[in-house]
Amino acid sequence: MIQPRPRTIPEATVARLAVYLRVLTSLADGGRTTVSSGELASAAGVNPAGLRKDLSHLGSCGVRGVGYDVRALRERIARVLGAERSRACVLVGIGNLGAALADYAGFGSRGFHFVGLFDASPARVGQSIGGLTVQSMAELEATVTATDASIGVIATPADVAQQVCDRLTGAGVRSILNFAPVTLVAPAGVDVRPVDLSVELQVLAFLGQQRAVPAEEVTA
Amino acid sequence: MIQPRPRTIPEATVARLAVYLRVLTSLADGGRTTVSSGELASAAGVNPAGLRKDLSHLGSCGVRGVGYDVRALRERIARVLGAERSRACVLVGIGNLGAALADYAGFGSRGFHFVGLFDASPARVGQSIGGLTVQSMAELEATVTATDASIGVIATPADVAQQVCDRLTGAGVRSILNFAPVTLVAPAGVDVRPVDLSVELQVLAFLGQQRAVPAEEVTA
DNA sequence: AGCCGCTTGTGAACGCAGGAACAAAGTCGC
DNA sequence: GCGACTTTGTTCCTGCGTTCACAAGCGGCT
Repeated sequence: MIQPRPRTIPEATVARLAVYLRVLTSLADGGRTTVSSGELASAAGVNPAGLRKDLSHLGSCGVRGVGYDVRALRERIARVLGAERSRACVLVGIGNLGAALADYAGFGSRGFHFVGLFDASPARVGQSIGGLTVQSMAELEATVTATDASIGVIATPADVAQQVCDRLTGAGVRSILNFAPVTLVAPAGVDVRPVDLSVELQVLAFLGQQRAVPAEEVTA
Repeated sequence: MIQPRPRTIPEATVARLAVYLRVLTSLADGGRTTVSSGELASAAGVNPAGLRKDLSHLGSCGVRGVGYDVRALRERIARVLGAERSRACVLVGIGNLGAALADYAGFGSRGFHFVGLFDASPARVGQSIGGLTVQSMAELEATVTATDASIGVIATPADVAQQVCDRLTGAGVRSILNFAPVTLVAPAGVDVRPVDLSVELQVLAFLGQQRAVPAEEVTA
């Protein structure tokens, strides 16, 4: 049996598809109706051949000699990514970063919305951010269950992140975005995606230093 | 001529080295003096063999039969990553996210410190965040030059991010961490590292959806 | 002093992602 | 109506990253 669209799309491709989706939305807002692979690749910062290969994972959608229909392609990528309907997320840890995430308008337009904000500090509980009221940690499980949230975002200090992760997974959350600078362990079947801002900076600094002294010795 | 330590360390390895550094610091604070590759790999969430290969890029530093000396390894990784002395960074865009970054204590302990905060809004200019005063955009180039900042962080709205990038690179910044949801174009020799929170969420959502319906058809 | 167990470091194989080149296909101009 | 050009979709190939597996080396015990 031939399955023309294998169920496995490489993770790197998925990340790029999300970028293409963003670029296509921008193009559609600008009134563009069609776009070529070269132009789209340039706007996304990737190789044109790679872009076509990425798009081939979701079936032929372009017209040879013309390019891709902006709206059709956008809708197709959105469907594959599951971004057509908004997903419910809960956010734990309303510090500076958590508050910024809760108030970030970009999520709503990209298929995500928060249904619960939680913090351990009584001073934070009751505050209103981005249209939601911060709840106490005691209400975490009940809210996750009631809203059927499938994604949890952890923006707590490092020392409580694992505990929060355990509670989230215990309540049924299957996907976790972790901003705390610790490596979380989660049960099988739960995806944890770490986002460590310090790591990003350190990689950046290393690349810059490597470029600056490509042949010099690291005095050991 | 043999070069025992080739100058090229894979980027994926560099990112993991930063994680090892974090774990080692935590272990050292806990009083541990030695650690095995298996234990360290478990704490970092990677494969033990891969960890040893990563460490082999910076020369043999372990003792067979015993493991690695926590402090020595930590210092060695810090030296290779260039984290022994703090690097000067400037941050542009003091919205919710920018303010959170400026106030994030984690950077200071990991070898980074901000020497300038900038925002276009007069309402923001003059505010004090994390010990620094927000400056107007007009002072950007002068501050970059005076402080010799090598890293720029962009946390502005998408529509001005490219313009900010141009000004930063024009002033001599060679490394840029971009939180704006656009693909930046920069001159050759400048590293741009995008961090798109929506993309992270979309990848996470896709993985979860793929796991939920591994064999079901995407109704096209 | 010698043996044993444990751990590192490295070599090889596997799988995957990225890039280039080419054939198919559709449109525009004549 | 037909030819030529443009652009997609695919195939091959090269290189990299990851994993497994084993030899080398060191400490501890008898």
